[in-house]
Amino acid sequence: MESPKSDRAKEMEAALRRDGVRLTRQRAALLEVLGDAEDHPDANELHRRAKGLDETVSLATVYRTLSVLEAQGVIHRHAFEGGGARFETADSPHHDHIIDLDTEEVIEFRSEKIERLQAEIAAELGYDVVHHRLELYCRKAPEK
Amino acid sequence: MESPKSDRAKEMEAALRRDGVRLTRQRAALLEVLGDAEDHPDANELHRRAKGLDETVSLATVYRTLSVLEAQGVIHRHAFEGGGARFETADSPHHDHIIDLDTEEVIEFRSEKIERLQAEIAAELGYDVVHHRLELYCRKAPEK
DNA sequence: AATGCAATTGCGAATTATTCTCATGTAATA
DNA sequence: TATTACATGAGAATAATTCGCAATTGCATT
Repeated sequence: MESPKSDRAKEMEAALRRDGVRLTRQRAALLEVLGDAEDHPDANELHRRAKGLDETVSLATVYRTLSVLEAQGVIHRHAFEGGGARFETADSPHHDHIIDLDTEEVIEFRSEKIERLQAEIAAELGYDVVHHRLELYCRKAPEK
Repeated sequence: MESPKSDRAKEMEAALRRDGVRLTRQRAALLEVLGDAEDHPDANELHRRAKGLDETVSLATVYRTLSVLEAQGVIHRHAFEGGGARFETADSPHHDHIIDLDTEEVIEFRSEKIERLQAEIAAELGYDVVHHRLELYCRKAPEK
């Protein structure tokens, strides 16, 4: 029994087709892996997982494809502190991140208020926000 | 006529002395350069400037010293998008950054409200914020 | 001022994350 | 299924940073 292609992977494939991006065996494998990921893996980890679906994917292609996918807007690239870039699919609405300093785990959150304040602050200084980065490096609060 | 040692450099030297950190010729040069900097230079640029005061400073020592200074808390290290780390003295109160995407220029700002919201959000999820990173990547707003 | 030694330095080699080169392979179209 | 422009794998190249080591040097103590 084959693992069925995830819906997220299928949606990403469709998006790429719409833009005339070629769908290679290697790209399909990476899309599958990205679609299944519930975490925020780095290029190396994605390569490791992708090889499970297709022996032939090279790390160079993982990097190349990640750049393509990012340019197409189907994934987001994050550069958290320490180590390399980490990736996630772009299908969920915008959010920022909490990074657990002890576990490296990434938790997503969203604050309309903060978004609004950011735009206001930039506007006051004569700027438009193109994109932003808000990361809270945290530790579990002691039980009370 | 010698350029007089900047006050900020002197303060940083005092802080290091207090903690028993040795003040070498090379470190003094770097402190001087950091004290004079009005921008957010990277290691390479700091090395270039430091060589103007002391021919002998090597890039390796710049990196080593920056790590020492960061550990002592007298400078902050920032990893903005693209390129390497950039540094600034830690004497000004906490602030976040706007990065002008066209000029690479860095503008500092501060929002009590955003700080408060961040802490609230983390607390709701059971976390304490150790530190955070808020960067607005911006373009100059069109004149109205 | 001379001494002693652990901390610091410069140099170049090593590392890490990522990108590039180029000869070969292949997806999409006709 | 032939064409061809685009994608790929392997490994070299790059960029930022760190490391190993032998030589130097702050600085506390004579």
